[in-house]
Amino acid sequence: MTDCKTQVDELNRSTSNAPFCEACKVRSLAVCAALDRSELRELDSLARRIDVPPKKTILHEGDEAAAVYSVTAGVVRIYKLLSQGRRQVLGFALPGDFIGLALRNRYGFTADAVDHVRLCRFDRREFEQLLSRKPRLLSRLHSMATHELVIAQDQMALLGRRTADERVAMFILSMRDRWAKIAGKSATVELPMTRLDIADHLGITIETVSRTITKLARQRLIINGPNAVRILDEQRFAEICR
Amino acid sequence: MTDCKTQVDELNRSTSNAPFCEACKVRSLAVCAALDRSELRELDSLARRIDVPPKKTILHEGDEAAAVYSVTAGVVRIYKLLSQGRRQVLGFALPGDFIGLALRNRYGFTADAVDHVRLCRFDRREFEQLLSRKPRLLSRLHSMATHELVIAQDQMALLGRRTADERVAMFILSMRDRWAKIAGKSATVELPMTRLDIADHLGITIETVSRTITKLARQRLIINGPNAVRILDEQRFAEICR
DNA sequence: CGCGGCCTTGAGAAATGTCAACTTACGTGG
DNA sequence: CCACGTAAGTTGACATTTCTCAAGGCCGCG
Repeated sequence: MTDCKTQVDELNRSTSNAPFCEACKVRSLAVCAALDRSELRELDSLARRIDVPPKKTILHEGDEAAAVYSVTAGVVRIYKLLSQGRRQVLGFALPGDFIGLALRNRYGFTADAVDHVRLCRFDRREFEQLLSRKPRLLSRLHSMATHELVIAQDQMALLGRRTADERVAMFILSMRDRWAKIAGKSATVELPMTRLDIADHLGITIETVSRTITKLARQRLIINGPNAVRILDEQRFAEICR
Repeated sequence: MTDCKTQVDELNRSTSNAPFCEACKVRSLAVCAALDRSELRELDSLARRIDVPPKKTILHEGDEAAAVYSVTAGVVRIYKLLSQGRRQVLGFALPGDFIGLALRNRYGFTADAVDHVRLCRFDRREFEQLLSRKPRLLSRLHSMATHELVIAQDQMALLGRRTADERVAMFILSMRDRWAKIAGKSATVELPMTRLDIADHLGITIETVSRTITKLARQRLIINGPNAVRILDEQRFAEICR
C-alpha cells in the first residue's frame, strides 16, 4: 500500500524552508493559482507559515474570525458542535483547500488538525484588502466558494436521502478523487481521520461505519487496511454510489 | 410533461413591459443591492421578467446552464433527484434570492415553482460579462454565495445530527425569519410548499412531518393552519432548536 | 508487558420508515 | 350551489434501519 501522506509531505518538504509561494507544490490547487509572479510575492508577504500537530485546534466556532488559512499539507477536520455531545463534521480540508470561505465576523465552525498540518495563515483584514485590490483573486475565491457550495449540496443529498452503505461508499470514492488531484490516482485511499470523524461526517454512528466497511470488505469491494482502504472493484463500487 | 421552456418564454413575452428595477420591492435584498442607478439601468437592460405558474419547472438538473435568475415574487423549490424516486430538496428560494450561485456548465439541481413565481432572468454569458466589469457586483454575489454556504452548513448539521422534532421546529423558525426580512415579522409563518417538499428538505418522510406538526400543535407550541403555522410559544420553540 | 485509544462485533432498543385507511380541502362541472 | 373527483394531509399498525450499550480485540507506545 502506498502512503499518500508521505507523498504529500515530500511534496511540501521544499516549501518548509523556502519561504516563497513560488516553490509551493499545491499552488495550482489553492487560491494562489489566480495570481501572477508579482501578485504572488505580495500574497507571500502576508502569509505566515504555521505547523499544527495532530488534534490541535486551528480555529474555534464562535471566535472572532481574525484569520483565514490555506492548507499546504495534512488534513483538517471542520465541524460544528451541537447540544448533547452531537457533532457534525462539515468536511475535511486537504492540501490546496481554503479555510474561511464561509465567513462572517465569527467562525461558524471549529477546525482542527487530523494529522500533522501545514498552513498559510492570512490576517483577515489584510487578506480582504488584498482581495479588494485584486479582482482576479476575488474571482478565484468566488469560484472556490461556488465549488464548496456544489459539494455541500451533494453532501445534503447524502445526509438527507442516502443509506449507510451509500454514504460510506460515496465518502471513500470522494476521498479517492480528492487525493488523486493532489498526489495522483491510486486505488489505495488514505483515510487519516478516525472512524468517529467519518461517522460524524456521514451522519451515522461509528459502529455503523465499522460494520459497513466490514461488509464492503466481505463483498470483496475493498480491502480494509490501517488508515486506508484499497478499492478492488471500481465498477461495483461506483454502482453503489449512483 | 409539457415543454416548460416554451411556456416560460411565452409568459416572458407577456410580461416584458414590467416595471424597472428601480421600482423593484425586493431590490435591497437581491444581487441588485450592490448597484447604483446607472449600473441598475444596465442590469435592467439584461433582465427579462418571467412569470412561472405553480409547479412549472424553471430549470432542470443536467441542462446546460444558460441563465441565472433572481426571484422577485413567490417561492421556488430547488432539489436533486436520486435513484428510486428519492429526492433531496436543497432549499426554497424566496423573493430576493438568487438562483445560480453554485454554477458549473450544467445545472446541478432542478428548480420549479411552488406557487406563482416571478423572476428576473439573465443570460448567463451576459451576466458574467457584466460581473467582470462590475467588481462590486462580483463582491455582492460572493457574499451571497458565502451566505448560502453558511446556510448549507447549518442544513448539513440538521440533516446529519438532528431529531425529527428539531428538524421541523428549525425549519419553521428559519422560514419565519426569512419571511420577516421580506414582509416584516409575524407569528404566522406561511408554508406554501407541500408536506412532501418539507419532508424531502428535512430528510424525513411526509408522515413524520405530519406527526411532528400535530405533536407541536398538541403541545400548544403552534397552531396548524392551511399552508401556514402560527407560533404560539417563541420561548419553548426556540429551545427545541438549540 | 501492559495501558489506552481505536476499532470491531453482537444483542436488544428506539426512532423513523412503510403501508394502508381515512379525512379534509379545493376546484370543476353539472 | 352542490356533488364529485383529486390532491394533500393525518393517523394507525407494523417493519426496518440504525442506534445504543456492552464486550472484546488490535496495535502502537511508554
